[in-house]
Amino acid sequence: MLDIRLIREQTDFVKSRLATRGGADDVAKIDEVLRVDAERRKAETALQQLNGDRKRLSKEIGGKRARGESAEELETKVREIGDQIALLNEQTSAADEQQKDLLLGIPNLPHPNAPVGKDPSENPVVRSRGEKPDSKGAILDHVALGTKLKLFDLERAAKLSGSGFICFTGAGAKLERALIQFMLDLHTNQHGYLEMSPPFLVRRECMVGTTQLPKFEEDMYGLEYNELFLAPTAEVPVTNFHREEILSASELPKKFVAYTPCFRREAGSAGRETRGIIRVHQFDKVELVKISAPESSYAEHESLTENAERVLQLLGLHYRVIELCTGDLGFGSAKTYDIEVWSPGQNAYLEVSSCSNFEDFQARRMNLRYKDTEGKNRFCHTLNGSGLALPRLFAALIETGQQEDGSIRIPEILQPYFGAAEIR
RNA sequence: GGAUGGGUGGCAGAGUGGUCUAAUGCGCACGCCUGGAAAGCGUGUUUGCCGCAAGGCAACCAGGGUUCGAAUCCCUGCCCAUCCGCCA
Repeated sequence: MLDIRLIREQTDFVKSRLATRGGADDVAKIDEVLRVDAERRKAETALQQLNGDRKRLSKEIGGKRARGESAEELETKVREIGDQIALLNEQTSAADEQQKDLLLGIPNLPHPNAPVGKDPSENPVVRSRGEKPDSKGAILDHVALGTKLKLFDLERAAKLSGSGFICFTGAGAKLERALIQFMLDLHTNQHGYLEMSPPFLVRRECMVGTTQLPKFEEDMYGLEYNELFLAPTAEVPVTNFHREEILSASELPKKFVAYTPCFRREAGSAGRETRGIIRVHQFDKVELVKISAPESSYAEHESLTENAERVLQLLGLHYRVIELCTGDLGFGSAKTYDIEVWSPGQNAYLEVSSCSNFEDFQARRMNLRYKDTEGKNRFCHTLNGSGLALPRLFAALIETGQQEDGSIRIPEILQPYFGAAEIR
């Protein structure tokens, strides 16, 4: 959520930053929200004026009554004021609600240095590590490999839950578990993150806090009767962990890592990148979350991204980091790096992590603040990134590790977790 | 699912119709004091709206009601806690 004062005081700046995202309607929403804001303040000021009048006159009535004098005239007057107050009250809260709804639908401002562009084709590559493995013999893609070695069963998973679900089996299930364990250990032991195991079902207000709602409701799984939602990422429960709190400056930055399943409808994306286990309705993910002071959030963003990259480096997988251009930036993000692992079977890079700095956009929605050194309450900055998402990592790992005899080599660092050097 | 008790500032917590301009304590910041520190003393310590400013006004979970007047009384909702039932 953007600060209404920023919109009021630097309207042109806000509009021009939003315009780089490419949505003309976002710019139009600024005019709309300013109109409602002016309306709201006008009604609010009048309301407060009348409230003050009523208070003063009511006290006078009290005094008169105490002295045994008649206060009838004043009482009539105050009653009239009361009627006006009721009317203005309605106007004020209607405008207030309307303003809030509008603000919730306006995306964050891209960082001033964000590359300007209209779609993913304009995302610059920031860096690249490792190399594409040379392909001796026929490369099988993860679906063929996984099916042959019985690492997962997509057909039977569909029997359970429909298309877009995976059921890992045998060595596949164990590899999934080994990867999770490996990543959690890396981030807690070497990168200093606190491990969390949060609820997977969250309240609506948490989903609003981390910007999944109200705009993207059709992509979420909700539970009809009690209004809980299946979290689409651990970002939701973990970032909201401190919602409506005031943290002390000395405890920042907070660094959390959580493994959770993630639930996504992926409405409208059928047919796009849906081969095998690349895009599914339920997948596992290890997520990194930081709550930071504004001054240091961009440094924290760099280190968070590096922490996620470390997973791929240790597993010996080729990857690149791209920065999202303004037109591809997510709704709440000011700056995002995507980490993409090389998939020999797809002959393409697969996104396994999206590392974003939301600045105070989420914090303002969830009223997450900290007390700075002058004792002033300020909004925190929030950040997150996958560290990493499992199915695509799994796919890249088995495709990269396949050997000429059809077996799969397990990276050395993972062997203690997996309990074997290869899958055959 | 049933029953009960709650929701007040950064925190704890008082306040059952006008004097609440929300007591008191704690924490935090700044100042005084001190050789330095602690203690002590003083000042400050939420947000929004109007105003150039000084300053003023509003907000005691939310919404409605009673009343000339509500933190306070009544109703509804949301949230929290405890007990009982069910249950891994």
